[in-house]
Amino acid sequence: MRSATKQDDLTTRARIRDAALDLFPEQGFNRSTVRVIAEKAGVSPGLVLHHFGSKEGLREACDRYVVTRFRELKDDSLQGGMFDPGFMSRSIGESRVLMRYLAWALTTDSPEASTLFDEMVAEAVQVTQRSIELGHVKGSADLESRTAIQLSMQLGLAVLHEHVQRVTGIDLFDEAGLRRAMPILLEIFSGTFEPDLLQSLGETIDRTA
Amino acid sequence: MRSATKQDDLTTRARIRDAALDLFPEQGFNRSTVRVIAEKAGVSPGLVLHHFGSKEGLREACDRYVVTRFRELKDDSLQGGMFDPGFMSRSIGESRVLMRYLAWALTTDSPEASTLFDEMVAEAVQVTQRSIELGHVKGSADLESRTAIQLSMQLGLAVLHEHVQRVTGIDLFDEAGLRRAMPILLEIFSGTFEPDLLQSLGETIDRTA
DNA sequence: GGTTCTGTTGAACGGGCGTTTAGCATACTG
DNA sequence: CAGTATGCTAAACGCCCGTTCAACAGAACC
Repeated sequence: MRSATKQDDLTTRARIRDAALDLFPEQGFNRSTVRVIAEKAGVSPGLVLHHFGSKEGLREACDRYVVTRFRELKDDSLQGGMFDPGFMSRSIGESRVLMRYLAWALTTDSPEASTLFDEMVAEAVQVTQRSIELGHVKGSADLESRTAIQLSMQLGLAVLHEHVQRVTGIDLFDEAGLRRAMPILLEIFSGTFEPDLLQSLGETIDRTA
Repeated sequence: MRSATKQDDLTTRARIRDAALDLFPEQGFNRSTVRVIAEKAGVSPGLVLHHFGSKEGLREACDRYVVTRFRELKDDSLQGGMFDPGFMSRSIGESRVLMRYLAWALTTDSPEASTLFDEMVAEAVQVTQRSIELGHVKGSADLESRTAIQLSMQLGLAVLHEHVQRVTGIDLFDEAGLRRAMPILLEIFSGTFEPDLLQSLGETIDRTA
């Protein structure tokens, strides 16, 4: 088993994995048959199983690869980890396939993807904590939950990116689309409620709590 | 073909549909075999096909049913449609299955679910427009996109609810969990950035625009 | 009361899938 | 150069799935 990084990647094994990386999110797991994957990679069906043991093994290899790449991309973001402003665009720069696969994996029961999700939350909490201390971000009574939910919303956006694109025309997985989305996201996370509504909403919640 | 509403629902046909409504999001489409669905509904496999023509037909019937129920629930929300504060809790009250199914359907290529998504966006835009006029919500240069993205984030939260629950312990699909989430969502949509960071972020975006 | 219609079953069928296996080049190894 | 891994193919296997079909009980209809 080789290291799952981008260096040694002209091997047939890597070509098969890349084909699966494309097909699983696009067609789903079951419609991506071993035969179709093999054809896309330009090899025989038998070779897929020779390299990965089983179709499930191929899926696990894809999960591991994507998760590892994300961790590497994070380590390259010296400043803010996965919340470095450059992180997302660099991930997309390498390939939208990566982000697309992660979004898909989060909707299947992938242990690898779940672990990465947990790591992202933990890291986001740390970064947010630091930002609060620096006076950049507002504090919270339940910072862990708030951060987890905020991150889930952003990842949820990635999961539903096809719907977003259909309705708004914005493709969140390429740079141009991301540039269009950025000010909108900023607007949303800056708060869209007017202060007086905010107050009455707060009172409503206090009453029902 | 009967009306797909809750009235006439003790029929065998409805029991099969309900079984599928449970199984599709829980196990995925392919692992929910006709035999398993039939067993859960307490009927023979043949009857499933007798009633729905094919397994795909059953899926379409489920899609239609859920979408129709959502529209009915919306019509019952006289005040704010799908953004009436009571809408979500009433949907959950009827059955978490409905919301779970919709979240799942949005991640498959379901035309019905996509159409509902589009309707929800359109309605959200209208409601937001009204709220802006009333001075409750801030305006936007691109209201359609902002609303679509904001709605996608909330639905994305539903799609990723299992991850949210694992990390925060909050089950977004029951009332208690929703009560816990409410103030956090309010906090997020009120804005989590401190004003001075906001200004510098705005400048950064202006520069790169 | 005979006939047709409806809801239902259980067995059987055909196909497509993941997987196995045998074989074959090519490239290392001693 | 013999021997043996390695990367790979083609064909076949067997299972499980969606689907079909023949049959049947009971209700409905005339």
